[in-house]
Amino acid sequence: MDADKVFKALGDATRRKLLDLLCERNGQTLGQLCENLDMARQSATQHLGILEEASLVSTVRRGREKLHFINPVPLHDVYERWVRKFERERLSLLHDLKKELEGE
Amino acid sequence: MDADKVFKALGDATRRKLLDLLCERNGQTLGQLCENLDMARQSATQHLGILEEASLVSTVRRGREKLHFINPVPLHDVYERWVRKFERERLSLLHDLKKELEGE
DNA sequence: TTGACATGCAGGTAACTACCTGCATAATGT
DNA sequence: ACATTATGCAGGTAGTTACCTGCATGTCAA
Repeated sequence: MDADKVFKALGDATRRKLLDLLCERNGQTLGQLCENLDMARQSATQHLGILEEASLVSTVRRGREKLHFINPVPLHDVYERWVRKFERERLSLLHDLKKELEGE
Repeated sequence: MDADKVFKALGDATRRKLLDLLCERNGQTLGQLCENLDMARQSATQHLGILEEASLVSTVRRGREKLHFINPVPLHDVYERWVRKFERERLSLLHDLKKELEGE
């Protein structure tokens, strides 16, 4: 997993919306996705390219159409590396803070 | 939770390193964090400001020092909104893909 | 009080990002 | 074949980002 690409891909509202749209109905074409976006088709293409680079979306060509599918694996990897790690520490954090405030 | 701020904050290797450093030892000062960063103090300040804006880091002043603490809550929120949602669909995705390839 | 230390603030620059327009290519259906 | 439809590719631009230098402020300890 390339954490940098994944987080940068997720750091844009349009791209998060694209993922939501694909979650509602997986396998949509570029044209279908554009109908919900309020921006030029070319801009959407760029966003989808970034999602694909981050492996968050996979594509399949069917004739002149390009179908887009969510790939949930990188999201799960993000969870393993960047959420669980800090949750494990969660309970100890308040304790640390208190200790510091008391002068350590 | 402001997903935009959180993802943008996480979309930078330096800031992710800062979170890791704080995970190893919570409550470090700006100076301590800088020792591990290989950039000017002012740049680190900027990164910590962005983490703080995203509520990923909280600070407490102690005299002339500023102590930095991780706040794991936004990470958990990210998980709830952006990981679990797509995991729920996980099993059905391959099925969708297959169906599309067969001509739907 | 004064020198040393920890941080804050202002501004400047090169690189990146998100958007656009215009044109090119490829597949479909009549 | 030809008009239509779906997507690809090449640039151009305004705004953002990540870094820097220089100077100001606030705190500690002798």
